This record gives sequence, structure tokens and C-alpha cells, in this order.
Amino acid sequence: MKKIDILKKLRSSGLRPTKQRVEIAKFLFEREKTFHFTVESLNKFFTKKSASKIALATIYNTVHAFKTAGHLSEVEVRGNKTYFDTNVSNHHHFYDSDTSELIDIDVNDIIIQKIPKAPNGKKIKNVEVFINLKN
Amino acid sequence: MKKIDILKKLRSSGLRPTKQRVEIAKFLFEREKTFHFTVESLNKFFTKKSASKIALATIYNTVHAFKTAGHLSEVEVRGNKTYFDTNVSNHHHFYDSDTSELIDIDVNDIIIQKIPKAPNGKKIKNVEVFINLKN
DNA sequence: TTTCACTTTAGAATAATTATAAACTAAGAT
DNA sequence: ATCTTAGTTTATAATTATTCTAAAGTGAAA
Ligand SMILES: [Mn+2]
Ligand SMILES: [Mn+2]
Ligand SMILES: [Zn+2]
Ligand SMILES: [Zn+2]
Repeated sequence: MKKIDILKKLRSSGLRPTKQRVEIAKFLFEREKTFHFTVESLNKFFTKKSASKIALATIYNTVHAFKTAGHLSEVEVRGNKTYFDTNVSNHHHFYDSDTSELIDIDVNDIIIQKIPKAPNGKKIKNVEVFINLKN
Repeated sequence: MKKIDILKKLRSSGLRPTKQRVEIAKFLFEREKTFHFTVESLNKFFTKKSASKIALATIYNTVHAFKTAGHLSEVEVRGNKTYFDTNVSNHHHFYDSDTSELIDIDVNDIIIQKIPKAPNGKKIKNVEVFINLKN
């Protein structure tokens, strides 16, 4: 994803392309593959690796703004921290608790042949499959 | 589950059947159906409903001891609080985010016909299906 | 009964996240 | 180009869930 696209992405979401948002968006979206991260890992990158320091509150604000705009999704993982995902399409996960690593599974690589109907007057919003790994 | 069984359950897990543990175990296991709860909901019960007040730290200690002993499982739910489950068998969940309610799905009510093989030298420990509901 | 490892408890500490409010800035209006 | 202001950043405080601490209490073996 190019810088021009990043500016478009922000503006089309009603987010002013501030210096901080553009920097974070470049780090998150200017790459070949999607990935998973936590606010802590993101903050570490901007504290250590990057020259510019971005306030932790801004990282939280920005991640939430991107999530609300649909540019990030959240993955529920056992543990304290919240995991975010730059893959916003419907997909599943392997989880390696040894390394705390999430690995994407394409939605077409899992086929569910039998599923119960939703209770009450409810409908199924989406189905998430989470496969825990061991050695 | 009867009181005598609760005492057995505790003793066979190497847990002394203290007044607090027996009270909590009776509340958790002395019922027909399994259910889901949070430490907060459990604490509310013993603060309001029950005559005896149990320290919050004891509730945490006991829930962890029961989990370690295999009498409780933990369900990962989006949000801040940790959900526990008195159903320790392999099963799946519906989740109603409107009411924050978990509903069990029997393991046989979901059949997965295609699943990717585990990466690297890893194996699949277990598969959890989480079905989000909407209205 | 005596003993002591195990347990409970109040309160402090920690960790992740959110709120606050003052300083700053992108961008439309003049 | 400057003005204006709503949107944004930031340091810091506050909140929330959970864990730790260490002193007082207790189940159960001897
Ligand atoms: Mn989590
Ligand atoms: Mn959670
Ligand atoms: Zn993913
Ligand atoms: Zn359950």
C-alpha cells in the first residue's frame, strides 16, 4: 500500500492524516502481508525502532480509530493483552501459546458441514474458528 | 451434585474443603446445568445474595484452584473480563454480544469437514468454534 | 490437644486501558 | 497568506481487572 493510498484511506474514513496517523498507518499497511500485533508491540516499535516518538495514548487512539473505520480487526486471544489484525476479512486462526503467535487461516481452508441454528430470534453474525497448537 | 461429592471433588484435587471453597463449589456445581460466569458475577452473588461474605481474593484464589484442578475451564470472550465455564468438556459457544451471554454448543453439533494441517512441527491441541450472534 | 502447612483476607501493587484537559494543528473560510 | 476552530496529540491521572503480600486463621494429621 502506497503513501497516497494511505492518505486516501485516512481521509475517506473521516480521519485527518496527521503525522502520527500516517506514520502508524505506514507501519501497519505499507507491507505485503497482513499481520497481528498488540498495542504494546506497536508502541515498542515507535519507541525504539522509529525516530519519532508517538505518545502511548495516541497509539491507543489511532488503533481504535482504525478499528472503528474497519481498517483493523480484533482477535480474541487468551491472556491480558488485546490483539489486533490488519487482516479485516473473514478468516480463522491458529494460535501457538508457546510463542503467543497467531497464524491466519483462509476462510476457505475450513469447511463446516454441520452447524446448529441460532437460538431465539437471533441470527449468526459470523463464525470464528480458533485452533490451539501444541508441540 | 451433592455435598458429599463436593467434598470428594475438593479432597481428590488436593484442595482442603474449607468453608469458603465448599460454599463456592456448592454454588458452582450443585445444579443441573453447567453455566458461565465471571469473577465479578460470582463475587456479586456472595456479596448480595449469600449471607456469608467471601473475600474477593479468595474468590480469585478458588476459581484458579478449581481451574487448575480441571473443574472449571476458561472461555475467551471479547472484552475485559475473564469468563469461566463449569462445563469442562470439549464444546463450542454461541456468543450474544448484546447480553454478553455465552451459550454452549455440544461438540457433536458442529462437524468440521475440512481443516488445514498444523504448521511447522506443531500439532492441533483443540479446535474452538465461536459463533457470534446478532438480532 | 498440639502443630503446622495450607488458607483466608485486607490492602497494596501491577498491568492494560481509558479519561482529562491543556497545547497543538489540519484545513476550510476570509 | 492569515485567521479560525474543530479535530488531534500528549502528559498525566484515573479506572478496572487481576495478582501479590504478609499477617491472622484453620483443617487435619499426629
Ligand atoms: Mn484476551
Ligand atoms: Mn477476553
Ligand atoms: Zn488474522
Ligand atoms: Zn461453555
